[in-house]
Amino acid sequence: MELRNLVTFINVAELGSFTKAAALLGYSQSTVSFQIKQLEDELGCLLFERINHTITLTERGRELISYAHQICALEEEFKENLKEDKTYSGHIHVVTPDSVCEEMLTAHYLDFHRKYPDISIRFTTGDSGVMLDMLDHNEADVIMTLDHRLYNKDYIIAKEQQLPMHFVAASESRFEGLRSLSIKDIINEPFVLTECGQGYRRVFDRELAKRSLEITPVLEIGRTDIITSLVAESNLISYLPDFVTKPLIKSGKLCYLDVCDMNIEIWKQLIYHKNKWMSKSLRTFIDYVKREEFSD
Amino acid sequence: MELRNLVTFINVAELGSFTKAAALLGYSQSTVSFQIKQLEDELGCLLFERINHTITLTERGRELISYAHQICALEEEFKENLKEDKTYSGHIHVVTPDSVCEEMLTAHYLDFHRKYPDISIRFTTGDSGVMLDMLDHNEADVIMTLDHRLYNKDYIIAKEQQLPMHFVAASESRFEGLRSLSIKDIINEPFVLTECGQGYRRVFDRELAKRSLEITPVLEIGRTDIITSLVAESNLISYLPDFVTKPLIKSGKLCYLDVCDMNIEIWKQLIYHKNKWMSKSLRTFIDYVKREEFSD
DNA sequence: CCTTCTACATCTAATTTTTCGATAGATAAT
DNA sequence: ATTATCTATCGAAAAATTAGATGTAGAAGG
Repeated sequence: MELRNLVTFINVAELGSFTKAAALLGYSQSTVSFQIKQLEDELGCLLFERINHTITLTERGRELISYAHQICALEEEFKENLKEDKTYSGHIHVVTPDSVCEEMLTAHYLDFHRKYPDISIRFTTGDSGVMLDMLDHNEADVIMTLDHRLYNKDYIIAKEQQLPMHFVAASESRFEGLRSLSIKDIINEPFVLTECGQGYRRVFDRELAKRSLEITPVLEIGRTDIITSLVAESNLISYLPDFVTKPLIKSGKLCYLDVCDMNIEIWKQLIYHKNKWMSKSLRTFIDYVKREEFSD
Repeated sequence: MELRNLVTFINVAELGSFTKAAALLGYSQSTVSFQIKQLEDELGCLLFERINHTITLTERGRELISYAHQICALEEEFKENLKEDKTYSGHIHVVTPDSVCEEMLTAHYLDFHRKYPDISIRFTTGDSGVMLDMLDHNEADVIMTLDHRLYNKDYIIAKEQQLPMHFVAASESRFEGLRSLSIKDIINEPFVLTECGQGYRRVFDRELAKRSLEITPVLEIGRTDIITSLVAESNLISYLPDFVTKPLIKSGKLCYLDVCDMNIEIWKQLIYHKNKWMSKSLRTFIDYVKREEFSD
């Protein structure tokens, strides 16, 4: 039973004529005869009685009419639904590192939600490896990495930006004001860093390894807001992107250390999979993030 | 959009795999790919995201799933409906002459209704010409004629029976006991007959005309029950089938006239159109009438 | 009563659609 | 590294749909 036949059937029933239905639907009359016969054969019952030149719906035919109408109505309804502008609705799954997640939510989310109230977003966090896997399995719609500069033909970098990073310490620390430090000068200080294997932490470790150095931090924690406030209140030092430390640098609680021989490139990248279907809401979200998140 | 594609779509979505759906449905994998593509092209939107080996329903796909389920459910429901034994339901339109109608209703209807309470019947009356026209236009499902013996390749005679007919008079009339009358002996008596042009009345008139005779009845009326009771109470005579007069013959109120030279063949025939769709209820009704109505 | 018109069924042939099988490209699994 | 697996795609084969011609038969109109 195919929709084509049901449509023909409905028209024949309504017009009370094979010939008229054929003309209306742009079929030849024999085609209409065939289609109805096809239905009758499949259902194993007569749909129309043909007596002389009069066709009359049988009991079964009358029953089918009702079903056929319902079925066609559903089809139409769906197609109508499709036409509706779905610009600003839908669900987006965004995955970012912990620090970015916090920043995006506090700095921009409310504004975004106000502008596009129908786009629902799920934010989760993960490290770079997990995030890329999620893209590969279509479990994330878009991710943001803070890591080395990533290139891969399977991913589209919607936007990227190098992130300046600094070693930071409390303003009252003994490093305040010192110029031209070397990494070796601070390598034995008590460090508090983000978790091992994640994002810029991994880049950092790798860079140290190149110099045959290693740091065993006294504390590892993902939440960068906690790291910064700890550093500000202690003799601990850390290595963080400026956007994380900016508030406390401004308020004078933290200071940058002038370490010259450790220039690490950390990139912030907004990435989605090259096969990703760009719904209008995803497009909107990505454009928003490109504009707002990368402006500072 | 054809049902075939929707079924495939549902299976792909449920199994999360084109290949598995193909195996399940007995298609080749390329066919499934093609069918889904066909849907996507027609609807102008992506239904599945294909990222690596993972297919995921898009927003639109998820919407379609719901519609597709509803549509397929309707189809199934209808087919289930068909399977149900519709033996004893449906509507039948029966057309008979006045006299038969009365007899069938009083003698058999209640019994039939008790046996097949779900078959609804509409009885209407008409003369032979009207009845045959109704068959031709599928306005009557089955008719019963009391007329000359009808043959026509378009009609199926479900059952037929010759009806004995007699001239009748009141038992106390002067014809009682007379033997070997001729039609000419009674032609001038006051006749009460059924209406002109109907069934056996027409046959009767034609037969008289052959002999260059004519009767102008003093009363014409369709209702044979009225004719018989009038005859029984008066000097009127009539010409009627035995099944009509039987009760009053038995009770001795009427007597047959022994007219030898007027042997009219009147047939009772149960007829339907050769193209008539035999629903089970119609079959049942016809079988019942053949058994009961023609038994006496 | 005869002719013409209309309606549906059926047959054949043409066309279109569907399907398959093979292959490619790419990831996942071992 | 090699083998499985998965989907897309292409060309050919198969199947289904469609149209056109013809047949039959009743309806309509003169």
